[in-house]
Amino acid sequence: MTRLLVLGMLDTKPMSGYDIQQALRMTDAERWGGVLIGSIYHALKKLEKDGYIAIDKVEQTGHRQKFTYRITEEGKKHLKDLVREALTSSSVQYPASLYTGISFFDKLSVEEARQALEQQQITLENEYRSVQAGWKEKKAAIEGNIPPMVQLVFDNMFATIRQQQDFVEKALIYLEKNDQ
Amino acid sequence: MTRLLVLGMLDTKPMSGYDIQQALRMTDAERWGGVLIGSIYHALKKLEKDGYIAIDKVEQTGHRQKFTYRITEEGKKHLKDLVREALTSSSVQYPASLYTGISFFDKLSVEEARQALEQQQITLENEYRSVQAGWKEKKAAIEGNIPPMVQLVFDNMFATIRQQQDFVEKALIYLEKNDQ
DNA sequence: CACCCTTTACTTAACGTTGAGTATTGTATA
DNA sequence: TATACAATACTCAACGTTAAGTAAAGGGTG
Repeated sequence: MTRLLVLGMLDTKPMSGYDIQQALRMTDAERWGGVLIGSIYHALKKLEKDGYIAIDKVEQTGHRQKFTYRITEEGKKHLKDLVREALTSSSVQYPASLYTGISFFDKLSVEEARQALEQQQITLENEYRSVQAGWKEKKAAIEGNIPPMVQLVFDNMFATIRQQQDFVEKALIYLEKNDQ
Repeated sequence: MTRLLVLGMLDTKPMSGYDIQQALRMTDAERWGGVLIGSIYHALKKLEKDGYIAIDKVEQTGHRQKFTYRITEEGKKHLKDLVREALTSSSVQYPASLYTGISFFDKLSVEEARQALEQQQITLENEYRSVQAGWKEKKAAIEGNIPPMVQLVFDNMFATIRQQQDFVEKALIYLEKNDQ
């Protein structure tokens, strides 16, 4: 994903790794794309090695240098392929950690399990609020006309969290029932 | 996750890497846990190095050797921690590839984007059918009383896929609207 | 009993991720 | 104008993942 995100950013204009970092933070891509700083620089080097991007310029500020990259013709073609692939390939992401925890929940006492699941509820509420804050910020930044696709993505994020909340709630109900 | 899955398996009885592989396949953990063969052996070596498991025996069949591992006392404690952590830590998994693809969908022509999303629908239908098949198999294997937590997990898997289908459908509707 | 296919059992190297670390430059404040 | 804090800009090594590869043992068939 990092590859696609980085290449897509560079398709709009030449940028440095740090610029990309900032831009991705703006779009909240860090959250839903799961992009980490280190990966960006790795992706830049790989993309350059593969010829999909090239160094546009190197700025020297004192003892410090800043590399700006631009996309190549090859890169533009590759970008289309990556978008197609991203849209096509399997998109389902199961919450593996929760499933695994649930499948071994009898390793804990009922009390411990309940505490853990209640902690999970708090985590989910925080996530919800955090996405909500990002959403508000986004709406404020764009002012007025929100692109429908962005709306869709945020709707889906909220729905994803709600579904997880539902799951945890049901698990807790089952725990209580078993406790009596 | 692989660590937890492997350690959890070994808590029931001593096993070899291959045994674990088979057992995980049974529980469909390969799908929802995203566990790959290679990771199992890596996890075994790491867990042994950390003292959470130990080599139980080495069987020699001709020129071939089979390592059976067992959990240690340390490992049992660690297992509880891992379960707690899995239940507690953030469980939300956004479909990053789809979000990223959507956010760059204007790199493709409307026609190309539609084709890609229609392909995604097919992928999702296949996933649904595949989970359904696993579910049927599971029910047949257990005969009668399905553990409520297993039921919950499968319900959640189905819900996750349906939500994704909904998302893709809405994206397609928007595409059509924009095409006119 | 020769053949081939499947199952068993693990190895390997390339690759990407992770997150903490480093070091410089700009800026506000006392 | 000293200094401390934030922003800029990347580096790095440890780690885990990934998928293909290897290779022997078992088992059925003509």
